[in-house]
Amino acid sequence: MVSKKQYVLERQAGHLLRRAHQRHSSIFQENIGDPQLTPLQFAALVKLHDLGEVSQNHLGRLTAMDAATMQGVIKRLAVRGLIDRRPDPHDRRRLILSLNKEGHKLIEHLLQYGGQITEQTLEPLTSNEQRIFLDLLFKLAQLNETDRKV
Amino acid sequence: MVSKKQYVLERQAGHLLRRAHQRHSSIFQENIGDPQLTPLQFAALVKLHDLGEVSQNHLGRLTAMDAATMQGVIKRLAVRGLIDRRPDPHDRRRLILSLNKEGHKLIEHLLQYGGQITEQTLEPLTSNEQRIFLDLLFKLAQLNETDRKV
DNA sequence: TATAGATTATTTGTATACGAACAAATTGGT
DNA sequence: ACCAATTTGTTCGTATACAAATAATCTATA
Repeated sequence: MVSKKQYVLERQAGHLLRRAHQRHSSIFQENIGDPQLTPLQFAALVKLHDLGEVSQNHLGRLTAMDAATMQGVIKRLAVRGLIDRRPDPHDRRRLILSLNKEGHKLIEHLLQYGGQITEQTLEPLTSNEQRIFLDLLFKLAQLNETDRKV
Repeated sequence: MVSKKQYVLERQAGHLLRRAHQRHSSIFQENIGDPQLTPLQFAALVKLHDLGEVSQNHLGRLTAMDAATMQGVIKRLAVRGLIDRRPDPHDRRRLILSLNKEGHKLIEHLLQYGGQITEQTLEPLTSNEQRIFLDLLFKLAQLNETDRKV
């Protein structure tokens, strides 16, 4: 007997990636402790905390956001008074971003929850499965559209 | 020596899930063969093709879209002339959805590309790794927000 | 049967996502 | 020095995502 349904939505990588990402977003929102802060805003703050000063475009590459998305995320963080923006004197196209005092205080307070969120996201797996999963997921996340076009 | 950076963005499950999903979306767009069709629209068509007639809300649960998202997806598919909508005579709250002739023709033509897209998404992994990854991802995608709140 | 509660679909508002077009500025090759 | 190509940031348009509010309808139970 030949199987009739060859394409099962529930077993496709894209559908499962989307649902796992949905679940993570929900866990993030419940545990980050700041109802206004989104995953992308948190990622931007983390990178600025790591690096100090970065241009907007460079920060976008570091956090995997395109220029248009980055623009919106940064605007909202600036409106909330968490980051400073100043032009680069050496390259007047660039906007140099950095955390201000409020941003520093917030991210240093919230950083502790970041690890908990990853733990809770992976909680359905054993610790060995978690290690394997992150390794394989890392491989699949590596090559983005631009890279693949080379 | 104590490590200073305890939270590394590039190793967090959420960040990697987001990037892997981005990469998949890009592969989908390049290979589905219909520039207008999105992953969610494709998923809705697949489920309608599998099941025949379903209410809009039920289809949303089957494809993991909330009611508001589903509404937009269905509206665009209807505008494109791929699906029919009619009220359920037994429950006048419900909108019964089904593929029309155009929708049937399109999804039966595109279904072949669905599997190729999953293959290409998983291509960086060996076939054994692919099996393991899908198993683990399936576990992480299972419990959505609503379920977890029970 | 009356009605409180649940379900279905819609609408509004905010936040990603990203292609495309654009202006300003920089870089590279001649 | 010149000019083409590239880079940076912004804006526009479309498509997810989802919380919250609403109207219409159905269900369960007192």
